[in-house]
Amino acid sequence: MLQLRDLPTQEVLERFAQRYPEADVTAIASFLMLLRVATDLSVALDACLSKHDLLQGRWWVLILLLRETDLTSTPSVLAEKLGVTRATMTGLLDGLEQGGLVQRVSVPQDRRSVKIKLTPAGQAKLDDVMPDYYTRLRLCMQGLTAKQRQDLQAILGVIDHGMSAWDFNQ
Amino acid sequence: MLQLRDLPTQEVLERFAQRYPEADVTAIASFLMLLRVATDLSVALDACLSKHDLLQGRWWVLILLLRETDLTSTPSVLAEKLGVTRATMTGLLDGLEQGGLVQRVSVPQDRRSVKIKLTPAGQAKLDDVMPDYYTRLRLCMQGLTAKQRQDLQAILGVIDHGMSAWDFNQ
DNA sequence: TTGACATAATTAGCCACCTAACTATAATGA
DNA sequence: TCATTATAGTTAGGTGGCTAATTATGTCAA
Repeated sequence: MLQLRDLPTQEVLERFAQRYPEADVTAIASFLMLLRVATDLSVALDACLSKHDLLQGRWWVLILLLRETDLTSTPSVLAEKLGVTRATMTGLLDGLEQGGLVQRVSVPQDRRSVKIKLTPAGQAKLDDVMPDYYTRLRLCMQGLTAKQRQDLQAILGVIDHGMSAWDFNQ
Repeated sequence: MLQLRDLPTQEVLERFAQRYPEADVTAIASFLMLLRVATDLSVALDACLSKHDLLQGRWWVLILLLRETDLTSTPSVLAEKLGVTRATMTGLLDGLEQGGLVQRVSVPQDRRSVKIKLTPAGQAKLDDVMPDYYTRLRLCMQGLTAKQRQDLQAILGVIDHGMSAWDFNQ
């Protein structure tokens, strides 16, 4: 994954703002830092998961299944929740089924559909990974006060809401 | 790109915390929302750039070149700043050179090395894209007060600093 | 001087995602 | 009833990132 390692200096930002009057310097700086920290986190997550022989896409699928009380879902729903195409989900599930972490179960009521079930081995894999992941995440976030965590979520909510403006013209 | 569309409910988070005592619910919620908003932004950026026949990787390279006062850099430095391998940078530059947006110039002083120069066509492409991008970004962030922008950067700084703890054990 | 090592860029081949097209099944309505 | 349309999942082929190996060049110490 592409990982912005070099954020612009204040001077460079101002030079860009001079060339492009549409530029909002504090908006750009916030945006770039947000992207950078998020990709750093994602890369660190990849590294953590790879020690448990997992890739991020497959791991998210396992988590989505564990969220279900019956440990079961369908490829379409999983694809939607993960924001990937159904074709991609087929590949993710192929890998997980080959590793014995999930199981495809046919559905008599609708023979087009397939149930995906988290196996005991899949649960065991999560029980192996999650404590490691949660411990790292706790350490990583421990510098934030309760108020800062609330503020962060509120700010992200505003940005998320503002994104509807992004696609306003096409 | 994988895009988390389904954040866990408070109830699911608490169920996970019960299964995994290492879990810090507010840290997890903040982390997931951060990842989601960042990937949403990245996907929106992709959509914006594709209307100008650009891909994100190539676009960042053009921007890195525009940051330089002589519009020039080298593949190694660009790869480092973009957080990709030099092999990947070779591919990005191939695409940009084929489109006439950058130019490879040999360096007599060190015949291993190559200078990469932003061409007038490359500048014209940026002059086409950047106003569109900056306008969208401004709209997207306009809901944030000046204080919130400062807070966001401070909070991201704390997380970034906390990430050194992530890799503490291996 | 020259052998060992470091560095710059590229090439070759892998993997995870994508789009588009396909098969099979279900639902709908004239 | 049965043609049309919608839906679930998969397959086929493309793309951008990766690692590892390769080529070429520079550096440095014995």
